[in-house]
Amino acid sequence: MPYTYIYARPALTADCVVFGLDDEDLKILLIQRGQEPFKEQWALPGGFATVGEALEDTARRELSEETGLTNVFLEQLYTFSNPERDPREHVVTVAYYALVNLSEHKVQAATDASNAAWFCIDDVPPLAFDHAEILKTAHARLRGKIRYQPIGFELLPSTFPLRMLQGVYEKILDRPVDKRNFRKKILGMGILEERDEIETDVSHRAARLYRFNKKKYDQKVKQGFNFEI
Amino acid sequence: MPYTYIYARPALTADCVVFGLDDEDLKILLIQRGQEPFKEQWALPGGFATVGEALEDTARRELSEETGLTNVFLEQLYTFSNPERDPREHVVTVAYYALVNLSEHKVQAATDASNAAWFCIDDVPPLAFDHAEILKTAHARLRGKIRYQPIGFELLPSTFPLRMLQGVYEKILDRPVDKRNFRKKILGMGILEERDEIETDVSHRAARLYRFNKKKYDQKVKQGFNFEI
DNA sequence: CAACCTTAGTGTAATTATAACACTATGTCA
DNA sequence: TGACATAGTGTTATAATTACACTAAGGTTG
Repeated sequence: MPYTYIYARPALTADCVVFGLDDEDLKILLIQRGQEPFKEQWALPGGFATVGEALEDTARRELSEETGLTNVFLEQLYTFSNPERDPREHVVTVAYYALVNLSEHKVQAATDASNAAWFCIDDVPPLAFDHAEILKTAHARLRGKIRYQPIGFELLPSTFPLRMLQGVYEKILDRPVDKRNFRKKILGMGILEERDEIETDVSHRAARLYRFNKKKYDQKVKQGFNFEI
Repeated sequence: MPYTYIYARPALTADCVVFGLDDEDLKILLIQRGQEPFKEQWALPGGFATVGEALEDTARRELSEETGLTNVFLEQLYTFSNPERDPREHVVTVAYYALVNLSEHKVQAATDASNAAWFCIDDVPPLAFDHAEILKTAHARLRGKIRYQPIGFELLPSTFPLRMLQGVYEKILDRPVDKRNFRKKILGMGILEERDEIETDVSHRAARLYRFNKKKYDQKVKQGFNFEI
C-alpha cells in the first residue's frame, strides 16, 4: 500500500553507534549488510523510521532486531542530512550512540542483518554510506562526554572493581590515569556504593566491588554538582 | 505533482532558535504564524525540508525567508521526533540555534510569516507545537556551550569593548562576572586583537575596542587549547 | 569651571584544585 | 615459600581560581 504526499520527502532513518568494552579494548558493534547498496559491507545497525514512532524507539527497535541488544544506554548524537550520503536518494539519518557492557549483553546476529560483530575502535573495516564519519563523531562525543559525566558505568557489569572503571576512562580517553587521584576523585563524587563483595576468579589479590548509585547521582545532578574527572 | 512512496514517511522540518542581545537582555526571535495549526500564535522560524537540500541549508533558507536574517552563526541543536508534537501528522524537526548581533542584522518580517519580533528570553509568549521545549533545550545548550567555547562574539558587533563581552557572559550565564578576572582570562586566551579605536558616543570614559581573531582561534583549537571561562 | 558621575583599567594575596609520586598488603600460582 | 600481580593508601609541589579596591579618563551639570 503506497503513500502519497504533495511535496517530496527525504527518507528518514535512525542509526546506532554501539560502544562496548572488553578487557582489552573499546569496541564498536557493526552489522554486515545483506542487501544493496553496499551489500556485504559493514555498517552501523539502524533502519527506516516508522510513522508514529519516536526516532529513539526506532533506534532501539532496529538495534534489537539486528543485534538482539535491548535495554542499553542510548543518547542522540547528531542528525546527518547531506543529500549525497545515500546513493539511492536523499536519506536523513538521526544517529544515536549506545553504551553496553559486553559481559551482560550477548550479541546475536538476528533476522534483518546477515551478521553482527564487534570491532576494535582502532581497527574498523571500511563502512557503508557515511558511517565512518558518524562513527568518528560518536567517538569524539564519547571522549568529550566522559570527562564531565559519569557514563563509564554503562560499559561495566553492575558491580565492578575500581580498577575496571579506571580502565574505562583510560581506554576512552586513550591515556593513562593516575590510580590514586582517580580513586580520590571518583569516590569523592559520592555516587559509588561500596558493596560487601570482592572479585572472584582473579589470580591476584581480589578488589572490593562497587555499584553505581543512580539515586545519589540524580540527587547530585539536581544540586548542580560537577562531575568532571 | 504528488510523490508516492512504498512506506509512509514522517514529514521533516528544520526550526531555528535565534538568540540576539541588546543592551539589556538576551532575546529570542519569533514569528507569528499565518496559517493553521496554531494560527496567530508565536513560533520558532522554520519550515519543511526539501529533497536534495541539507537540513542546515533548509534552516538558513527558512530563516532568511521568514525574517530576512542571513549569514548567522548556526549549529545543530537536537532532533525532536515525538509523533504527537504536531497535531496534523508525525513531523520530525531538526532544531538549530543561531546567534546574531542585533546592531548589524536588522530583522524584517518577510513573505512567509506574517510577523517577526524579538522577545526577552524571560518573557516569551506561549509557543506553537513543542517550541517551548525546543527553546528550553537551546537556552540550556547556549549556557553550557559558552562556558567552554568563545561563541559570545557572535552576538556582538565586529569590534567591541571588553565590557560588552563581559555583559554577554553575564546575560547568558545569568550571574555577575568579576571584571578583572574576566579580562585576565579572556585576554590570556590570545584570540582577541586590540584595535586602535575606542568607543564613541558614550557619556563616560571610552573603552578600547577589540576584535575576535578567528585565525588565532582556529590555530589554538588545533593545538587543543582549552577555552573554559 | 568645578564638582560629580560613570566606566576604564590595573595587581595581589588567599584559597582551592590538580598533578606527581612509592610503598605495604593480600592473594594466586608455580 | 618465593615470585608475581594487583589492592589500597597520603603528602607535597604546582597551578588555577577567587575575592577584592583604587586611580584614571572623559562627559555632564549647576
